[in-house]
Amino acid sequence: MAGYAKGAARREEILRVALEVFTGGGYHGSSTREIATRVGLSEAGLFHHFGSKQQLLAAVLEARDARDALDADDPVAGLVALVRRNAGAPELVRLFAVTSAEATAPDHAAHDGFAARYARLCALLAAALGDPAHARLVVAAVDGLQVQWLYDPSIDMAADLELLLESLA
Amino acid sequence: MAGYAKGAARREEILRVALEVFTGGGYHGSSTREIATRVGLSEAGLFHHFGSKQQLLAAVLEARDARDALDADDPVAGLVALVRRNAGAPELVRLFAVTSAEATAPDHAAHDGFAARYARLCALLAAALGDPAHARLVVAAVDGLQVQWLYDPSIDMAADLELLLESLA
DNA sequence: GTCTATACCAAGATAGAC
DNA sequence: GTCTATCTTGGTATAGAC
Repeated sequence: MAGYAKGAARREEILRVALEVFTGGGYHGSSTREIATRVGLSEAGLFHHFGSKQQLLAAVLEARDARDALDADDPVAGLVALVRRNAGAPELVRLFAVTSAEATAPDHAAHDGFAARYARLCALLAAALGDPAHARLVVAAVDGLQVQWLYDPSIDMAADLELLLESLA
Repeated sequence: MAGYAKGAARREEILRVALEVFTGGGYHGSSTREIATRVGLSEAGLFHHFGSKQQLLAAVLEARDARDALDADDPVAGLVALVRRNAGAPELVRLFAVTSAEATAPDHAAHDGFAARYARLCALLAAALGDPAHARLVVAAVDGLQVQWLYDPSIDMAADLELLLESLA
């Protein structure tokens, strides 16, 4: 038994609140104390469910990423739609951008998850586009455009991505 | 003005040591205490020259970026060469990737510097490529490919970038 | 009802920015 | 030195299997 029903429900609630707090103040600007308080737990209680702040972050992003999974039938269209949706959630985009960069460090709690996510994404797109290098470029463009868009929200990320897709076709 | 010259030399030394420390342990994994000690200063002395850890980071990256400035005559070739050079300095690439993402927060000390850097880079490449959207895509690809390469060093970033440049031509 | 794994808390150790 | 942050230690309470 991995846990009791009460624990599972609590973990769901923690993930929900932690996403709110992390997007609100950024990962490093947020405290585990605030998350614990808002969930109605002590910090020790929080760490019982997620062993460290970094592991909590990894779990939060993995849960969110699962919600945004691309349809294998048409991942390209799904990606464009996702980018368009992301234009409504700059704080979430920033949290992903920061963490995907920080988790390149091999000892980061989210390292393996992000490495697997990139491999999965690229494989899916390589199958759809017929070229692994094209897949890498599309994924890179999405990541890079999102950062540029955070600096300059007048950029139309989805339009730029579609231009790339046409150029690669 | 001997006092001023001494301060300038000290600041140079701080920037040199801080770059080493930040690339070694990552920004958040490094302490201002270690930087101060290695320079032979108290922490208060360090903060006299650079008001905060974040401002020191901003200064470190700005100095490094100035060293890698692209030649206006052929920025595209310069960018490819830079990407190729970066493949020898993963920790520096990570520091830039993390900071460019974190500095999207408007209150980050490096925000204005990075925003200006992206605007400058894109303008330079737009002039060379004849299309602002192409410039944004090339810059995005460089940023995104570097992150993917940190997860999987078998990726040939420069080759992928050249493929993009051909596709956009 | 007993027993074990899980849920949770109080207090404190350690460390970093400034 | 001050303040704040993460995480540990050592413990109690409870959920749920048998």
